[in-house]
Amino acid sequence: MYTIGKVARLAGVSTDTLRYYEKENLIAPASKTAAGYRLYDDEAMRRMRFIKQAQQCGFTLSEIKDLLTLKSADRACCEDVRSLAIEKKLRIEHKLRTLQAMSRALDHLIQSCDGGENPAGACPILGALESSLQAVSA
Amino acid sequence: MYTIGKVARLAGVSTDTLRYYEKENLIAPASKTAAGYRLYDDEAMRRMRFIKQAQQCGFTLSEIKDLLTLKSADRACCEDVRSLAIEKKLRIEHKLRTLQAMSRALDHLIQSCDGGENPAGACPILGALESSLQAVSA
DNA sequence: TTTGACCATGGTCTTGACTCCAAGGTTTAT
DNA sequence: ATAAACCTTGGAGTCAAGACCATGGTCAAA
Repeated sequence: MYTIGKVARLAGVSTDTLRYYEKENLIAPASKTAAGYRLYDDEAMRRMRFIKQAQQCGFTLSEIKDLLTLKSADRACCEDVRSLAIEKKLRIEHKLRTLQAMSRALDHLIQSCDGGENPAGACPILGALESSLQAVSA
Repeated sequence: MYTIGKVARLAGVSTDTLRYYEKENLIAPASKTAAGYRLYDDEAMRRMRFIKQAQQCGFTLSEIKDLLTLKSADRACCEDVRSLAIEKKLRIEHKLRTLQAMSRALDHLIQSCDGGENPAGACPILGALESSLQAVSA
């Protein structure tokens, strides 16, 4: 059994984060000492790993809560999990395309400017931003 | 001269947004009527276009304020603008790489699961999230 | 003239994921 | 015995970019 500080160090988060997760029903201590100290078991450590991995995959805490619920629900099947993953991937790809459009737009701007010592008033970048030529498809 | 509602409609934002931008020193009405109504001129419309274009390029409002300041600063030169654009592009590419890593991680997860009717308890996706195998380089 | 559309200010609320703080109880080491 | 390190609860604050609300003034058309 680990105290909250130990879990935090092992998982690379703060104790505040652990209490926050508890309030959000993502994780709970297995028990408490007489003095009220939280005590976590190995299952909690696995849950923390799960949460961190899922975060790295782009899931929000609320989606992670759904995943954890599915995990312990009897009637849920693998397909439910899979479709959450696919939906998340679609949204990530959408964001990717938005960022790629931004990157391209910036490329155009940067190329339009030779980086000389022109006064900023005559800067082609600023000029381009003022005209409504380039559309970034969101 | 346009009232706030007219500008909002033309620019595709809300009147709240315009007042918010004003509080943030991004834009100001050219004058006010006796009754206190804001009146905007064409320069304001250009500024709104600028702000929207820059937002689409990924600049935050605070960065946009910097750009607008550069634009009207005498001592600023084009190079200052260019370096802001380059820095922004670097940060966007970093975010892009993060999202690409997420996308790849999700691909692995989705492929690991055939989408059958397995109980979620045995779902390979959930299992993979619990183990610490896959690292997503942020 | 009165109804509806518009505008003003000043304030709170939202989302997401925490972080920070105050005031105090507990454990551990010396 | 006491200081350091740890833990507790509860609540407030942070960031960005607005949205929303209440209350009330203004203006145009019927």
